[in-house]
Amino acid sequence: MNIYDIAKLAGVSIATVSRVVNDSPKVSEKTKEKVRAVMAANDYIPNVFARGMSLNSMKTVGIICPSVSDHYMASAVSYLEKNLRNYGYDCILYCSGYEQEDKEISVQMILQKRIDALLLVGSCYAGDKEYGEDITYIKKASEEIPVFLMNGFISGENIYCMLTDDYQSVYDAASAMLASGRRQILFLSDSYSYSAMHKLQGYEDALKAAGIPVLGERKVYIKNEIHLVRDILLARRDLEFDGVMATDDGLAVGAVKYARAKRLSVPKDISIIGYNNSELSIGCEPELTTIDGRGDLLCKMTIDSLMEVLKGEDVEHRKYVQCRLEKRCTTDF
Amino acid sequence: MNIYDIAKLAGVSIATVSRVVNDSPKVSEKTKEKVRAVMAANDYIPNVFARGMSLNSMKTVGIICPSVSDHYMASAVSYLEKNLRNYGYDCILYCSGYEQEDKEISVQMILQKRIDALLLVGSCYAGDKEYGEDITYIKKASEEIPVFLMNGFISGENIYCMLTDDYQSVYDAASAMLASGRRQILFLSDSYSYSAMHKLQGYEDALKAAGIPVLGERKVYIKNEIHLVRDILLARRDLEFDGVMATDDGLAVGAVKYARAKRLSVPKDISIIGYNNSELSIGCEPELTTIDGRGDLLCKMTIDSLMEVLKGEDVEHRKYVQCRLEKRCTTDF
DNA sequence: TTGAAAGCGCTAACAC
DNA sequence: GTGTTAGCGCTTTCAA
Repeated sequence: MNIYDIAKLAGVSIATVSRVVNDSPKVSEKTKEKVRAVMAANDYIPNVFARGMSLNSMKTVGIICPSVSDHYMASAVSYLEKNLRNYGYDCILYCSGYEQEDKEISVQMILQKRIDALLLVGSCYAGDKEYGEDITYIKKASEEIPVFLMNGFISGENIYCMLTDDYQSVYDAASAMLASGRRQILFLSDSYSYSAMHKLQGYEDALKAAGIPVLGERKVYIKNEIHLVRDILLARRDLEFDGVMATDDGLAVGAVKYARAKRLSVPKDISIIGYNNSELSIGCEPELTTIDGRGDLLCKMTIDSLMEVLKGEDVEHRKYVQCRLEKRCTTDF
Repeated sequence: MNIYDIAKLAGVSIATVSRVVNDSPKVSEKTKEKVRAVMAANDYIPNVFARGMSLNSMKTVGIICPSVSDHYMASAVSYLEKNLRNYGYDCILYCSGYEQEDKEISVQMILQKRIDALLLVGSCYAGDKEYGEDITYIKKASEEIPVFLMNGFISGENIYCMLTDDYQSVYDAASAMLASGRRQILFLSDSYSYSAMHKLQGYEDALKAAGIPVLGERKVYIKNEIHLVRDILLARRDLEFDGVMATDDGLAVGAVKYARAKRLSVPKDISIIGYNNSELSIGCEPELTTIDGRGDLLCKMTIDSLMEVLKGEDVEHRKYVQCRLEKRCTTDF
């Protein structure tokens, strides 16, 4: 059943059918109704390829994230997909992994799909500072279609950055921890991403503001696996600390496990703060005080901006979302 | 830059270029090299729409799952996406939610995208037994394209079911719990899905085999939220139990929290088994014995079958994966 | 307000 | 092994 069949059955030309499908105003209501009736009666579905070919668009946005098995990103993708569909856009999903080369390949491949916009979920796309990673592949993509970064910043004509205020939230949380009397706070991270660097800065500035030296040994980088974190912390007998500021709940739970193994009381002997307000943070014991990055708000903001850009409106290139501290049992303030 | 430009520049016909793009064996190596050089030099990208139109396929598979914010499904989607891409297939993703109507709409919409196959991730698509949900929308889809069910069974010509042996794993786990001396085992579930029904059956049969009565009040259905599970269990003062068989780790962790609140020792006073071997199961305290549904294997099996079906080969309509009990601290066997 | 017809870029059947 | 050409189903001028 194609446009010709419908045209024939409705006694009009294919042009008219096309206009009805696209709800053009220059078709009389009468004709519209007649054609619509025929379409409905025959379960007519316009061929997306032919359509895409003419329009050179598929009403599709590409989403790339390192991995949807990370809970934070999974929630984001879920939210984005649902809402984009409400606006009539489909999502094609690529999980790129964290390697520079894989990220580049993913972007390159997804661009070939003639997507209308590109959504990069995860701050690892803003260029890993440790390795001085290249971001020209993103700049290049932005020459073809608008690019949206979720929690990362790259300046550019056609690049829109949705940011979580990681710096401030960690600054505030670390300050509160210091105010509660902690003096040796560990910074626990698994990444050098844009977001992680800002968290680190917040941590360092909070210490400085309190007149406490920032020691390199107190910044621990480690893979995000609960038991691994526990074991490495246990092995580092030289390291003394009475507080932990983690960039993810998994790391923080590792610290909780460490405390338990060392028979330290939490939060009395050691104060711990996680990040992301994930299910883990209420699954562990004691339950974790954690910073909620408000992924839902960030997503909403992203969708809104995306739709405006696609409509050709002018949109801010940088927008912020405020984090929120979720106080639970691993802190005493 | 289109196929005509390339043909002109390479001094061949568009048909030859097309053949080179599709790596047809009937082009001489010499010509191939020449054409490839021109394509590379000009960053030629074949137009996917025109291609889709001729082939009536976009080399795309549709994936529907209720929600990727569930960790089990997120892992599955991540795995599927990555591997399908290795085979040259893209994924378009729909998160349908759990409502019957939404599931139907999702399937209907995704079918319009001219996908080559449909992947239904999550046993909720096999028809929720409680409400006697309709599965004709899936049968209908299978008339157009092959449908793959991950952990669900529907018989049909063009439907392929990849199954986890939930029945046996719960039967074995419950039997082990009984063997360790428990007599009042709770069955904790949040769903009436195909998978959940099989788990229930395994539970019931294990009790029966041990000569223990199956009591309705010991089958508790509840939303999968840790604190909620704890609170409801605490509120049910009539309920006595010394073991918990949960259909998900979140529910099981709720039971762990319940035990803690009641100052019961785990596993001494109460034995708990979860399901899915998620991060939660090692985040909680004590750590959770859990059944690993082997989502990775299930995905692998699915991809393999999918590729065979797409190649037109004969494939079994039902395949099983064995679960594995991950013993940790909430059980004493 | 409607229709006729020219593409859009590609694949595949057919001819050489 | 290569070229010619007829579609594929739609959108969009241009005319009427």
